[in-house]
Amino acid sequence: MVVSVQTALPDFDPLFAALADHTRRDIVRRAISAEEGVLELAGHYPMSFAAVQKHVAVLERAGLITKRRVGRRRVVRTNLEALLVARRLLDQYEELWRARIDRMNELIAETAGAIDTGAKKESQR
Amino acid sequence: MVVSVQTALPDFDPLFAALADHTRRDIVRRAISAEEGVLELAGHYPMSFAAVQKHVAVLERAGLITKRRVGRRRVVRTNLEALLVARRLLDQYEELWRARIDRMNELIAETAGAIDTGAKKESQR
DNA sequence: AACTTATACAACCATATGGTTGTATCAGTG
DNA sequence: CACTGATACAACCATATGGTTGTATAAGTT
Repeated sequence: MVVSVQTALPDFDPLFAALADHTRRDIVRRAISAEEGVLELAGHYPMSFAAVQKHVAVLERAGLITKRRVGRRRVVRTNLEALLVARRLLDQYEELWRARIDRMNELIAETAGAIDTGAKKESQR
Repeated sequence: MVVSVQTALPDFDPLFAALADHTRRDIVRRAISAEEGVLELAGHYPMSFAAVQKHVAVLERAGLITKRRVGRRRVVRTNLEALLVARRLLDQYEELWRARIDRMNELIAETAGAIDTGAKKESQR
């Protein structure tokens, strides 16, 4: 059984960059459920085979897809793990956001007693 | 109370592109909890103020941050909604992935009776 | 009003990106 | 082995990106 112990700190730059293109996102989406080769994928887009092949290469370098030989084709499959890596970062941001709201609420609670006692003007350097 | 009814189909390209840069992700992270102006933000990075200002502009165009005047400064705040838009897309992909696994499992169950009845060689065009 | 602080923006440069066409490689098939 | 199908990759081009410096504007401060 294969258990990758924990891939080193992920390189988010190529990951998000790969997702920043409509064609590539569509390839990712297709490659989740389908089992298409590069040529078949290329059929879906209004550009040359070579262009699509380059998009696939970008996705592969970003770790978002993998290819395996099936006959003469190289079948493209989306790598869930990479999607999760990206999602986890966004989750982390969301968590930070919640933490901030919590802190603000605490602050409001603490300050509640001071309402209408004159603490109004805010210093702004 | 302000309730944006539903922003039109989100433009993922600038959103993910904005996240595809380490400096910009760091600005987003900082702007979640801090209340810094552009000049203060610039202090954290080894580049000119103008460079940081351009990064902030990219983030603003992508909808990831907003600025509001506080005194003479323009304080930068992360926009949670944009983060959620990005996360939702990744959630959708994950969901597609789960659906695929489910379908595969169903297929395996259906085919289970046919085991050892000779259905082995797989056509591959 | 003059000065200072904070921000914006234009012009410029080097490199990266997204597309093209053409050529090379590589695995099945007759 | 020759042929075809599928992929890879190099070379090229136009535009975008990430950085720089310099100048302009806008809001507080004295």
